[in-house]
Amino acid sequence: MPELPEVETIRRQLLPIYRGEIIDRVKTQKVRIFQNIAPEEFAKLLKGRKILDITRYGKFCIFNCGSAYAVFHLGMSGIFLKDKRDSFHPQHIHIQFHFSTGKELYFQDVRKFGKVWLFEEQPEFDKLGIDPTTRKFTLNNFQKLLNLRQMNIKFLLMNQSVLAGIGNIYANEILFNAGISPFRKSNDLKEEEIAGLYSSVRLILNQAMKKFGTSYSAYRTVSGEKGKNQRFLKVYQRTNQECYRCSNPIKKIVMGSRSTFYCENCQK
DNA sequence: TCTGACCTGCGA
DNA sequence: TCGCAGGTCAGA
Repeated sequence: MPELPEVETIRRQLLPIYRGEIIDRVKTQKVRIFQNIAPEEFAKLLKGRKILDITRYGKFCIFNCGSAYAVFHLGMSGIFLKDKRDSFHPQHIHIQFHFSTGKELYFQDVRKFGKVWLFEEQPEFDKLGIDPTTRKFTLNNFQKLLNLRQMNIKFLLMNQSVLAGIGNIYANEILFNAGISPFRKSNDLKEEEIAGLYSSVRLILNQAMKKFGTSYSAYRTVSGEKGKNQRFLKVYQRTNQECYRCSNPIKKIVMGSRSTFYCENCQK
Protein backbone atom coordinates (compact mmCIF):
# COMPACT_ATOMS: atom_id res chain seq x y z
CA MET A 1 0.00 0.00 0.00
CA PRO A 2 2.72 2.52 0.75
CA GLU A 3 3.81 3.68 -2.69
CA LEU A 4 6.22 6.47 -3.59
CA PRO A 5 4.05 9.38 -2.27
CA GLU A 6 3.47 7.62 1.07
CA VAL A 7 7.14 6.73 1.56
CA GLU A 8 8.20 10.26 0.58
CA THR A 9 5.67 11.76 3.02
CA ILE A 10 7.10 9.57 5.79
CA ARG A 11 10.69 10.51 4.85
CA ARG A 12 9.88 14.25 4.88
CA GLN A 13 8.35 13.89 8.32
CA LEU A 14 11.13 11.73 9.76
CA LEU A 15 14.02 13.89 8.59
CA PRO A 16 13.53 17.03 10.73
CA ILE A 17 12.74 14.95 13.81
CA TYR A 18 15.57 12.42 13.68
CA ARG A 19 18.46 13.90 11.66
CA GLY A 20 21.43 14.31 13.99
CA GLU A 21 19.93 12.03 16.63
CA ILE A 22 22.17 9.39 18.20
CA ILE A 23 20.71 5.89 18.55
CA ASP A 24 21.04 4.90 22.18
CA ARG A 25 19.29 1.54 22.02
CA VAL A 26 17.45 -0.62 19.46
CA LYS A 27 14.97 -3.30 20.38
CA THR A 28 13.95 -5.82 17.73
CA GLN A 29 11.47 -8.66 17.42
CA LYS A 30 12.36 -11.99 15.83
CA VAL A 31 10.27 -11.61 12.68
CA ARG A 32 10.93 -12.44 9.07
CA ILE A 33 11.16 -8.81 7.96
CA PHE A 34 14.95 -8.86 8.51
CA GLN A 35 16.57 -9.80 5.20
CA ASN A 36 20.37 -9.81 5.32
CA ILE A 37 20.92 -9.66 9.05
CA ALA A 38 19.65 -11.19 12.29
CA PRO A 39 17.43 -8.88 14.37
CA GLU A 40 19.81 -8.82 17.36
CA GLU A 41 22.77 -8.04 15.06
CA PHE A 42 20.78 -5.21 13.47
CA ALA A 43 20.23 -3.73 16.94
CA LYS A 44 23.87 -4.17 17.95
CA LEU A 45 25.32 -2.58 14.81
CA LEU A 46 23.12 0.52 14.99
CA LYS A 47 23.66 1.25 18.68
CA GLY A 48 25.63 4.46 19.18
CA ARG A 49 25.30 5.64 15.57
CA LYS A 50 24.09 9.04 14.47
CA ILE A 51 21.39 9.45 11.83
CA LEU A 52 23.05 11.64 9.21
CA ASP A 53 20.33 11.60 6.59
CA ILE A 54 17.12 9.86 5.56
CA THR A 55 16.68 9.35 1.83
CA ARG A 56 14.33 7.47 -0.48
CA TYR A 57 14.50 5.63 -3.78
CA GLY A 58 11.24 4.31 -5.20
CA LYS A 59 9.44 2.69 -2.29
CA PHE A 60 12.64 2.23 -0.24
CA CYS A 61 13.47 4.45 2.73
CA ILE A 62 17.16 4.64 3.70
CA PHE A 63 18.55 5.71 7.09
CA ASN A 64 22.12 6.85 6.54
CA CYS A 65 24.05 6.25 9.78
CA GLY A 66 27.59 6.72 8.49
CA SER A 67 29.02 3.35 7.56
CA ALA A 68 25.67 1.67 8.29
CA TYR A 69 22.67 2.08 6.02
CA ALA A 70 19.36 0.74 7.30
CA VAL A 71 17.02 0.19 4.34
CA PHE A 72 13.28 -0.23 4.84
CA HIS A 73 10.61 -1.43 2.42
CA LEU A 74 7.22 -0.89 4.03
CA GLY A 75 5.49 -3.73 2.18
CA MET A 76 1.72 -3.45 2.54
CA SER A 77 1.29 -2.23 6.08
CA GLY A 78 4.64 -0.95 7.36
CA ILE A 79 4.61 2.45 9.08
CA PHE A 80 6.92 4.53 11.27
CA LEU A 81 5.45 6.07 14.41
CA LYS A 82 7.16 8.69 16.53
CA ASP A 83 5.23 7.87 19.68
CA LYS A 84 2.79 5.42 21.19
CA ARG A 85 -0.29 7.52 20.60
CA ASP A 86 -2.40 7.21 17.43
CA SER A 87 -2.40 3.93 15.42
CA PHE A 88 0.08 2.25 17.81
CA HIS A 89 -0.36 -1.53 18.14
CA PRO A 90 2.29 -2.97 20.51
CA GLN A 91 1.92 -6.52 19.19
CA HIS A 92 2.95 -5.35 15.69
CA ILE A 93 5.94 -3.21 16.67
CA HIS A 94 9.01 -5.02 15.27
CA ILE A 95 11.71 -2.39 15.81
CA GLN A 96 12.01 0.26 18.54
CA PHE A 97 14.67 2.97 18.33
CA HIS A 98 15.51 4.88 21.50
CA PHE A 99 17.63 8.00 21.03
CA SER A 100 20.00 9.73 23.45
CA THR A 101 17.73 12.80 23.63
CA GLY A 102 14.81 10.65 24.78
CA LYS A 103 13.09 10.56 21.38
CA GLU A 104 11.71 7.24 20.18
CA LEU A 105 10.82 5.75 16.80
CA TYR A 106 8.75 2.62 16.16
CA PHE A 107 8.53 0.46 13.05
CA GLN A 108 5.14 -1.21 13.00
CA ASP A 109 4.00 -3.73 10.40
CA VAL A 110 0.76 -5.62 10.93
CA ARG A 111 1.08 -7.97 7.98
CA LYS A 112 4.86 -8.41 8.11
CA PHE A 113 5.30 -7.87 4.36
CA GLY A 114 7.82 -5.14 5.15
CA LYS A 115 11.54 -5.78 4.69
CA VAL A 116 14.63 -4.44 6.42
CA TRP A 117 18.29 -4.61 5.37
CA LEU A 118 21.50 -3.27 6.86
CA PHE A 119 24.41 -2.41 4.56
CA GLU A 120 27.91 -1.09 5.28
CA GLU A 121 27.89 0.95 2.09
CA GLN A 122 25.28 3.08 0.43
CA PRO A 123 23.04 0.69 -1.57
CA GLU A 124 22.95 1.23 -5.34
CA PHE A 125 19.44 -0.06 -6.13
CA ASP A 126 20.75 -1.09 -9.54
CA LYS A 127 17.91 -3.57 -10.07
CA LEU A 128 15.36 -0.77 -9.78
CA GLY A 129 14.17 1.37 -12.65
CA ILE A 130 13.92 5.16 -12.76
CA ASP A 131 12.39 6.91 -9.77
CA PRO A 132 9.82 9.29 -11.34
CA THR A 133 10.80 12.10 -8.96
CA THR A 134 14.43 12.14 -10.15
CA ARG A 135 16.04 14.05 -13.03
CA LYS A 136 16.43 10.81 -14.98
CA PHE A 137 12.68 10.69 -15.43
CA THR A 138 12.52 12.63 -18.70
CA LEU A 139 9.97 12.24 -21.49
CA ASN A 140 12.73 10.90 -23.71
CA ASN A 141 13.76 8.20 -21.21
CA PHE A 142 10.13 7.30 -20.52
CA GLN A 143 9.50 6.93 -24.26
CA LYS A 144 12.50 4.58 -24.54
CA LEU A 145 11.27 2.46 -21.62
CA LEU A 146 7.86 2.01 -23.25
CA ASN A 147 9.16 1.32 -26.74
CA LEU A 148 11.62 -1.31 -25.52
CA ARG A 149 8.87 -3.49 -24.09
CA GLN A 150 5.76 -5.14 -25.37
CA MET A 151 4.07 -5.19 -22.02
CA ASN A 152 0.66 -4.37 -20.65
CA ILE A 153 0.88 -0.67 -19.76
CA LYS A 154 -0.50 -1.05 -16.24
CA PHE A 155 1.97 -3.83 -15.42
CA LEU A 156 4.75 -1.70 -16.87
CA LEU A 157 3.90 1.28 -14.65
CA MET A 158 3.92 -1.04 -11.62
CA ASN A 159 7.09 -2.91 -12.64
CA GLN A 160 9.75 -1.71 -10.19
CA SER A 161 12.60 -2.60 -12.54
CA VAL A 162 11.15 -0.14 -15.08
CA LEU A 163 9.78 2.66 -12.85
CA ALA A 164 10.49 2.59 -9.12
CA GLY A 165 7.70 3.73 -6.84
CA ILE A 166 4.31 3.18 -8.50
CA GLY A 167 1.88 0.59 -7.08
CA ASN A 168 -1.68 -0.41 -7.83
CA ILE A 169 -3.50 2.68 -6.55
CA TYR A 170 -1.46 5.21 -8.53
CA ALA A 171 -1.19 3.01 -11.66
CA ASN A 172 -5.01 3.07 -11.84
CA GLU A 173 -5.17 6.81 -11.20
CA ILE A 174 -2.39 7.66 -13.67
CA LEU A 175 -4.04 5.69 -16.50
CA PHE A 176 -7.41 7.35 -15.84
CA ASN A 177 -5.82 10.80 -15.84
CA ALA A 178 -4.07 10.04 -19.13
CA GLY A 179 -7.24 8.55 -20.67
CA ILE A 180 -5.42 5.32 -21.51
CA SER A 181 -6.98 1.89 -21.18
CA PRO A 182 -5.19 -0.48 -18.78
CA PHE A 183 -5.35 -3.15 -21.52
CA ARG A 184 -3.06 -1.30 -23.96
CA LYS A 185 0.44 -2.52 -24.73
CA SER A 186 3.33 -0.20 -23.90
CA ASN A 187 4.86 -0.20 -27.38
CA ASP A 188 1.49 0.44 -28.96
CA LEU A 189 1.04 3.95 -27.53
CA LYS A 190 1.20 6.95 -29.84
CA GLU A 191 3.69 9.74 -29.19
CA GLU A 192 1.03 12.12 -27.84
CA GLU A 193 -0.35 9.39 -25.57
CA ILE A 194 3.11 8.75 -24.13
CA ALA A 195 3.51 12.48 -23.50
CA GLY A 196 0.14 12.54 -21.74
CA LEU A 197 1.02 9.49 -19.67
CA TYR A 198 4.36 11.02 -18.71
CA SER A 199 2.63 14.20 -17.48
CA SER A 200 0.06 12.10 -15.63
CA VAL A 201 2.75 10.14 -13.75
CA ARG A 202 4.25 13.40 -12.52
CA LEU A 203 0.92 15.06 -11.78
CA ILE A 204 -0.71 12.17 -9.88
CA LEU A 205 2.38 11.46 -7.76
CA ASN A 206 2.92 15.15 -6.96
CA GLN A 207 -0.73 15.64 -6.05
CA ALA A 208 -0.59 12.61 -3.73
CA MET A 209 2.56 13.89 -2.01
CA LYS A 210 0.89 17.27 -1.42
CA LYS A 211 -2.01 15.42 0.26
CA PHE A 212 0.38 13.36 2.44
CA GLY A 213 -0.41 10.11 0.61
CA THR A 214 -3.43 7.83 0.33
CA SER A 215 -4.71 6.02 3.44
CA TYR A 216 -6.87 3.20 2.25
CA SER A 217 -6.05 0.84 5.07
CA ALA A 218 -2.91 0.67 7.21
CA TYR A 219 -0.92 3.64 5.93
CA ARG A 220 -0.44 6.44 8.47
CA THR A 221 1.94 9.38 8.66
CA VAL A 222 4.68 9.47 11.33
CA SER A 223 2.21 11.17 13.70
CA GLY A 224 -0.25 8.30 13.20
CA GLU A 225 -2.62 10.39 11.08
CA LYS A 226 -4.26 9.34 7.83
CA GLY A 227 -3.15 10.81 4.51
CA LYS A 228 -5.69 12.96 2.67
CA ASN A 229 -5.32 11.80 -0.94
CA GLN A 230 -8.00 9.07 -0.73
CA ARG A 231 -10.61 11.86 -0.98
CA PHE A 232 -9.25 12.80 -4.41
CA LEU A 233 -9.06 9.38 -6.07
CA LYS A 234 -10.94 9.25 -9.39
CA VAL A 235 -11.19 5.49 -10.05
CA TYR A 236 -9.50 3.40 -7.33
CA GLN A 237 -12.14 1.61 -5.21
CA ARG A 238 -14.96 3.48 -7.00
CA THR A 239 -16.58 0.42 -8.61
CA ASN A 240 -19.98 1.24 -10.17
CA GLN A 241 -19.78 4.85 -9.03
CA GLU A 242 -20.15 7.60 -11.64
CA CYS A 243 -17.06 8.62 -13.59
CA TYR A 244 -16.24 12.26 -12.74
CA ARG A 245 -15.78 13.00 -16.45
CA CYS A 246 -18.59 11.17 -18.28
CA SER A 247 -20.87 9.77 -15.53
CA ASN A 248 -20.52 6.19 -16.82
CA PRO A 249 -20.01 3.62 -14.03
CA ILE A 250 -16.40 2.86 -13.07
CA LYS A 251 -15.51 -0.75 -13.88
CA LYS A 252 -13.47 -3.14 -11.82
CA ILE A 253 -11.72 -6.21 -13.16
CA VAL A 254 -8.94 -8.43 -11.84
CA MET A 255 -5.74 -8.33 -13.89
CA GLY A 256 -2.79 -10.39 -12.75
CA SER A 257 -4.52 -10.99 -9.42
CA ARG A 258 -4.72 -7.21 -8.84
CA SER A 259 -7.85 -5.07 -8.92
CA THR A 260 -7.98 -2.71 -11.85
CA PHE A 261 -10.39 0.23 -11.89
CA TYR A 262 -11.11 2.19 -15.06
CA CYS A 263 -13.70 4.06 -17.09
CA GLU A 264 -14.52 2.22 -20.31
CA ASN A 265 -15.69 5.43 -21.96
CA CYS A 266 -12.84 7.78 -21.00
CA GLN A 267 -9.92 5.36 -21.25
CA LYS A 268 -9.16 4.18 -24.79
C1' DT B 1 3.89 -14.07 -18.50
C1' DC B 2 1.07 -15.62 -14.99
C1' DT B 3 -0.16 -17.60 -10.41
C1' DG B 4 0.24 -18.53 -5.68
C1' DA B 5 2.33 -17.81 -1.21
C1' DC B 6 3.40 -14.81 2.37
C1' DC B 7 0.37 -12.18 6.31
C1' DT B 8 -3.42 -10.09 9.20
C1' DG B 9 -7.57 -7.34 9.91
C1' DC B 10 -11.88 -6.22 8.32
C1' DG B 11 -16.40 -6.69 6.51
C1' DA B 12 -19.98 -9.39 4.35
C1' DT C 1 -16.27 -18.42 8.11
C1' DC C 2 -14.42 -16.79 4.09
C1' DG C 3 -12.93 -13.53 0.64
C1' DC C 4 -10.41 -9.48 -0.11
C1' DA C 5 -6.75 -6.00 0.20
C1' DG C 6 -1.80 -5.83 -2.55
C1' DG C 7 4.12 -5.61 -2.85
C1' DT C 8 7.32 -8.87 -3.98
C1' DC C 9 9.29 -13.09 -5.35
C1' DA C 10 9.67 -17.95 -6.58
C1' DG C 11 8.24 -21.25 -9.57
C1' DA C 12 5.48 -23.08 -13.36
